[in-house]
Amino acid sequence: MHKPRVTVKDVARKAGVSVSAVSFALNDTGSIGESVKQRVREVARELGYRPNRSAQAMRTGKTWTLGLILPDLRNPFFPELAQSVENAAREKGYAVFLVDTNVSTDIEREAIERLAQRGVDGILCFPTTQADTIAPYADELPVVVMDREFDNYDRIIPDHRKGGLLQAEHILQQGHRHIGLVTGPLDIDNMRLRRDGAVDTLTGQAEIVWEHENPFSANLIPAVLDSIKARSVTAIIAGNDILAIAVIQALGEAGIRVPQDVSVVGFDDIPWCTVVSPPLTTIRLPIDGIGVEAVNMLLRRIDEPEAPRLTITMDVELIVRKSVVAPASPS
Amino acid sequence: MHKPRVTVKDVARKAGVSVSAVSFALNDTGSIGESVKQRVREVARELGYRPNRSAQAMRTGKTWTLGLILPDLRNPFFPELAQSVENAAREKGYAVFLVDTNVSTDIEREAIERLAQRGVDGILCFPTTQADTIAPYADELPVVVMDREFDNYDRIIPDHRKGGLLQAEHILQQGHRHIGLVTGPLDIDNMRLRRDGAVDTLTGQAEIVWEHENPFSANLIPAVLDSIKARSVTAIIAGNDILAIAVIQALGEAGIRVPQDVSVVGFDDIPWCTVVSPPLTTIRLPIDGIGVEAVNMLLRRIDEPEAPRLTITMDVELIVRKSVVAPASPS
DNA sequence: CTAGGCAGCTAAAACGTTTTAGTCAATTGC
DNA sequence: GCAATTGACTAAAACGTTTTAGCTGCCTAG
Repeated sequence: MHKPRVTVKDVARKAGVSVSAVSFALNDTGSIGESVKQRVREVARELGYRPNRSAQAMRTGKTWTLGLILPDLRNPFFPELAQSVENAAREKGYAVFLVDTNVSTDIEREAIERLAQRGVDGILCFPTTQADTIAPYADELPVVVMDREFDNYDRIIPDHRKGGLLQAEHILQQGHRHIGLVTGPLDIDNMRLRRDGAVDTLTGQAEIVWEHENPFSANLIPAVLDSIKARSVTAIIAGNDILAIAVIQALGEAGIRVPQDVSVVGFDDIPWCTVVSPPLTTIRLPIDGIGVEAVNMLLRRIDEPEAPRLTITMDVELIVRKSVVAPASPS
Repeated sequence: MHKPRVTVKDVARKAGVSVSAVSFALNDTGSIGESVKQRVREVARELGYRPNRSAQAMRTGKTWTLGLILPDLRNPFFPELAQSVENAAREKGYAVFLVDTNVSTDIEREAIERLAQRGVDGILCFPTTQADTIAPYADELPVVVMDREFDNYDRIIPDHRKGGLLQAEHILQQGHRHIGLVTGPLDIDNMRLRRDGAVDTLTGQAEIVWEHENPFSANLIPAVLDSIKARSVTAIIAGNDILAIAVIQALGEAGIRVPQDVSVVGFDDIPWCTVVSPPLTTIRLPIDGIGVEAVNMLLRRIDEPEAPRLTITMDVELIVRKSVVAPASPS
């Protein structure tokens, strides 16, 4: 284990040229004769030479490295995002540091500091909360923020409001007029936008019989369970798929059938949607696209640090499955 | 954007000492007076000094960086693993490069080369197939292999055979005597071990009416669907949860009820198990533990490169949910 | 025939650290 | 009171690259 690594110097010696010649030959820079270039490359291959990226980084200031900060990989929304980011980045020659903050703003803050220390060329951040932990580094390194309306960054944001609208529209079209709402925490702006999009669309067209704000990824709060058992609505709009699935399960436990008795619509189109029963009608976010676009944006900013800030809005679409049907007796 | 970074030299100048003094003070090495040490630290903080890890890496040869190579984050098995690895590594001061190979052995091979080039201190690899892509680097950098019986590496492997045994045992205990098997690809050794564990336990106790080998993550092959429709078994043992869930869905489409008509047992205990209906009885792998232990093993090897190879076997356990019950008419 | 230019190479500096080898003064040992 | 030791610090080398400046010899233009 731990052979001594072969360096430019070794290649230079064996090829009988200077180290600069080796560098020129390998990087296609400087001015170098064809014959020498070929010989150097041959020798390098032969010796199994691998450039030392740390040294390159130190000299050039470029690490070919990105940081990806996510709140929680166990949230089924994120793995796909991580995958598309990593793949897109790798294709462009970048390696990505993954940080899973465990939904902790403190860890998020610390992670950014550590990534900065490591000299990443840029950071992709999906913030845990509304707290802007990146601010201290905003003018020091390129950052792309996902799904948050933070100023001073390039941002990429799904059209949550439209998603809420689509949820409501679909429910209305099916003929529902008594509707319940289970939203996520409304201090997160995406959750508020979804909710507002739905509520605005519903207003005047149907009655919102009840509305509850439920924490993320926890179980349903008692208020929601009570409302569900009251059977006062024919459709329930959920702030995301996890809530929607929890609602479906709660309905099942209360002996209420989905979709015959109550329809449910979710938001996000996480993979679980197709395995739950009934398969969940929901709003699809272009997660893959978000990842790819986020990487593109970041690389663009790395190349031209002074380019004007950009905000990309990603379109969302309604995915019709089996959890929404017309109400049994139009009410 | 892009302020000039503050270096040791800046700190040294402002503190009125040499660069070495700064290094000593910051790292608690060398011999340095208490007063100077404090002053240097004060100045460093004041100036917002951040050590350049690339430079440190070049000088010391240590990058405080690990590589994590996974086949596919969209496979619900892996996000949790990635999370536990990242968290454990971060706690010890390491950052982790994530690579998602998209189930491609070629990408896996290339990724390892690139990680080696970047000088990671070690690699955690969950190989895509049985191909040992790491071999060329085995004596160059510390590697821990997960879930594969490769020689020449530290390995951490769940007790697949015991898992298969537990599946079969549970099915037998419930009184099933006519059993179907849907295995994953048997050229992957974990799939073979699971299958063998189950088959060995079943032998002499029950009849294996049919057995099929189904590719990963694809839909069920026609042979499986046909066997399912033949209604010749009262219980089906699946090679993993994804197959089990596919089987449950196929049964549903064929009008066969789970678990009343046919019981199904899975393997892995992926998150989907609780959301599918009925909730899936399965074998739990200690994914978190695998991640943490893998990191521990790797760090140990980094510290003592010549330590003897280790193979850790992780215990598995039966998780009883609702997809397995006694057969209606004991057959 | 000479000045200038250019192609092809080399020497050496530079990047930001850590670490080795010293320097110097103060303290200790005798 | 003087040599030896120690403690606190500095200067400089080293890590492996890239890049700048410069050197050499050859070719071409005038």
